Amino acid sequence: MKQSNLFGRTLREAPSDATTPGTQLMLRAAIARPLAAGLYTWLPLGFRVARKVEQIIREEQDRIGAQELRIPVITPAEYWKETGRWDTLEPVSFRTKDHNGRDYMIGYTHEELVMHHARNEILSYRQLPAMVYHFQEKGRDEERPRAGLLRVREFVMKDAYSIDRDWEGLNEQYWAQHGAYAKTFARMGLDAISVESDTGNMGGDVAHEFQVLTDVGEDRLVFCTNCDYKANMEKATRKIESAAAAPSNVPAATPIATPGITSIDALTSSLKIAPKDLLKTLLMKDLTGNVVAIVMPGDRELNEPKLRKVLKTSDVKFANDTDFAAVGAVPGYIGPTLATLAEQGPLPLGLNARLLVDASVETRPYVAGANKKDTHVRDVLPGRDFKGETVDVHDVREGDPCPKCGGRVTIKRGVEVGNIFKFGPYYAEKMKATYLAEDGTHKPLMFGSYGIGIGRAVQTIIETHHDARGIIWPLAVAPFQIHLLPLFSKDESVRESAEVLLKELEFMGLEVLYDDRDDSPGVKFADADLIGIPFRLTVSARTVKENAVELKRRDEEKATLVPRGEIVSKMRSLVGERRR
RNA sequence: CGGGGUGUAGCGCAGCUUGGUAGCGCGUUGCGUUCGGGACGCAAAGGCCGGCGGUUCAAGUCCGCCCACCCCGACCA
Repeated sequence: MKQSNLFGRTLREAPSDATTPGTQLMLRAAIARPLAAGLYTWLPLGFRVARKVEQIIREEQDRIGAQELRIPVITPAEYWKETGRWDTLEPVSFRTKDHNGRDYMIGYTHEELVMHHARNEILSYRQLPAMVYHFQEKGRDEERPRAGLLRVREFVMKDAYSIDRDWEGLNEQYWAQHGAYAKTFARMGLDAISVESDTGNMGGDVAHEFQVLTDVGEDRLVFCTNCDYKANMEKATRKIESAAAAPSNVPAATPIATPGITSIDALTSSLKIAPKDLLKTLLMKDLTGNVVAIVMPGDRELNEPKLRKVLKTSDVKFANDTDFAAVGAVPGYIGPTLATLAEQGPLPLGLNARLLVDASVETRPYVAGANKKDTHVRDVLPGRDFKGETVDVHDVREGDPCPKCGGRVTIKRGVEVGNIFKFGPYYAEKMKATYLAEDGTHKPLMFGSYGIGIGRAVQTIIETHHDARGIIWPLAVAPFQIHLLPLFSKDESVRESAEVLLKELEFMGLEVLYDDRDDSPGVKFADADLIGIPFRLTVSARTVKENAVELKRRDEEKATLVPRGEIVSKMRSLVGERRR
């Protein structure tokens, strides 16, 4: 491939809105170009990388017996309506109608469609297990695309679906995919680790995400510094010391005047106590508008995914003024319902809402809101003065004890490059997808789903494989294997020599980008470093004179001279025996 | 969807406070000289100053509305 013909030019400076190092390099190296917010065109260089990433995934999927098929991008509404996702995906999906007015969605994902085909193709247990996958565009009207290809509104995903008879079969396929994912990411140079993740509200108890640690990651991950515990923040828990017996000498709860003091900060400074000695009470509501009160220590943060799971809802929001009024809450002075004080008269009845008490609330006296303007209450003893359902809805934080071994946990950022998920019978039950079992009964198909985002993988490779000069592609996914740079001079022998070498390398099936541009050496070297092809070969008057070729690996500083007679076989062995 | 920011030549930016001829660097085109780490000279092309409306003799600059893009938070591969 002649570089002068390459569609897409390198940029000396990155556009100012490219913020992450990888995004800047992705744009500068002509991997992809933005078309609109969250919509990117692969340029030829990037598309070659994407195809190699796909091929690695394909090989590893095939290896565990998954079969490739292809489901359309445009999907009819009827299947989504069967599971109710026609409505729940409304805010985040692209939709259209045909000329007859029928509704369609650009596939947000493809579970419903796979399940539809499965119920038609699979009638008997004899046809199970089955596993299929495809590479297909997903359309997601993300509210906030970011960081180049990391989060976009249209992207190719490899999504695989396993279908089996029972949990045991599902489990086997799940772990087969887990193994395939580990190999897949390793092959493309991604150091991905599997962490437990939230299963959302679609049933199933196990899900893993494959995460690559990098500061540009959107997810926060909790690791134990002592054992192998690792989990997404959305799922992570911490060890909580078993509740100590309630201290017996706690005075009765007493209202105190706190005029105008409505925040944790204000309370800590005016009462001279620490945030951890305060109780904060949050009012949240679920999708259907039910309001719940959550009591947690003043120094802890609410974890919304955990709360959603407790409430079995797909969305939670902070309550608004109307909600406050409806449950009898006073903004700034909200607290758990203190039954005794309410009965005795000094305080109003309290909240008319379901009360959840976070597990991090200890059995010791706290200061809490009184549900009365300008008033708090001291010596509030959980269990004695109020009761609620104990739930774990707080964020784990740096230094908390590990739930597994009690060691300290640490928090890092990561990019989710893949996830695997056991749905179980969830979709089959919604879509009446059953098979005839050996015992003559109809049973639901057990379902698992497994996704990898291609563009995100490519962007993550760049984010984790670069230096100040440019990208450093792992050989397996590099757009080309060899970058051949002739340093032209008056002496035509350089051009002749380079072009003969090019032919020989290409004849061996090696992928070569040939920089035939009439530019100065500095420009060529700088572009070569930017584009990041693993092996750079330089042919110049100097090397021709010595009957040699200069070889430099992108990931090493030093270059070596290789005799002309050996260079082709040397490159062949460096790149590997793989032929097209 | 909440909060913040930015729109001026292909890219990076200045000009806006204080209204009066649209600029700089890089890149691009032509010619010449160079040729091992983003070369040099000469000449040139390239802008509806995001859009619409307003104020004004006069708007890139002031005012209003809209649009687009980016960043931070909540959701996803």
